[in-house]
Amino acid sequence: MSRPPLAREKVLDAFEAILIDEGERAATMDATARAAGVSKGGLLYHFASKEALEAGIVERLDALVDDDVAAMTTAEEGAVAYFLRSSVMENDPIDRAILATARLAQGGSTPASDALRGVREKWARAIRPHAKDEASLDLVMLVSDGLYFNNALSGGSIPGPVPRGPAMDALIALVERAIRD
Amino acid sequence: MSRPPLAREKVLDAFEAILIDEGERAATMDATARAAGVSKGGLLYHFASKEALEAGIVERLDALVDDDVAAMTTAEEGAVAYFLRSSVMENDPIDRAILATARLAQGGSTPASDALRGVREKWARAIRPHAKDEASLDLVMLVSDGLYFNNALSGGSIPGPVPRGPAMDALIALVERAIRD
DNA sequence: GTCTATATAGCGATAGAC
DNA sequence: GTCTATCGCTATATAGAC
Repeated sequence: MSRPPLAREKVLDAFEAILIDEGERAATMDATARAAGVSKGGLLYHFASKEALEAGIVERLDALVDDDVAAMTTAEEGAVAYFLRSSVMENDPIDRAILATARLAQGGSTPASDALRGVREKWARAIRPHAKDEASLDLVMLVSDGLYFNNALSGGSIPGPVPRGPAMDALIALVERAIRD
Repeated sequence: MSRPPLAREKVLDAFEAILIDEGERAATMDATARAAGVSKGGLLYHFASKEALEAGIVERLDALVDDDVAAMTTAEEGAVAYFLRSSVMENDPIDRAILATARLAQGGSTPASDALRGVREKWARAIRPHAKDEASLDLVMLVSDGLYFNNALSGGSIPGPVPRGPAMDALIALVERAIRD
């Protein structure tokens, strides 16, 4: 686990990219192998089944989210602002892992759905101390979910109607006031 | 259009149900025909292709959403409260149509994605007069998106971590105060 | 560890009987 | 208007050479 083979990571990267850019349906083992520059047999040496391939994505997500929660709790602008700002996808590794996992979940993968629920729970635990009550926590979590949802729908290429720049700043200010006063 | 054949509606209901309960991947023409109690040939008489079947769902959604917007603007508790409350899926026809369309959109259907964008735009137009600025409008829309996103993930059967009852009332109060003051 | 070749199964769609 | 039968394609997965 401490020294993952390079080819394995390359395959996982390719699978993730296809999931994000072309959707779950296009993310076949054939297409993944081609994009990763290996044969189908080569891919199947590292991931014995499609299920194993999907588990690889989920595993990657779990690893990234722990770092993210740590960064969140120590962020200068505050956990809530950091959390909302990072909810709009900037193509960071963690954003890509979440988006890919969301695609798998929508495709019917139960492990992927469970993983996303787990991620959400970890975030909620980190945000809870900054909200004055449960409704405030719900508000922050739902705005974040909404941002991800719009990213997930807009398919990675077409920009969704997601607030950016000054609009994002205004939204964060609005939320922070609502959950404090 | 005024007198749709019964079998056609039955097929559409079955397709919608499978999309919601088992995901886009399971919603094959074979499975749909079986669930609707017709043969594949019989299904193909009403819907000549899978694309036509998907278009049927989108059409149904478009019809339902116009009624919903009308109900929203005349709701006693106000448009925002009505909108947020109806964003948590209660298995109403419109909720089912949205969820099914969302599954198709995630599966890569462009018409489905376009339809969802259109629905969101209609809602935003109805909410805009009740928000003091664009950030407030963003807030309401994103909370609604977040509610739908959680419904979409929890697969229609397992209840997601969505506020209900008193928690929902508190959330609505919080949002209404934030977008007014 | 990576390859080619192939088995197996399921999908969307067609043809034509009733 | 609904059926059965079947074609053509593509997906996952296996077998075995190198």
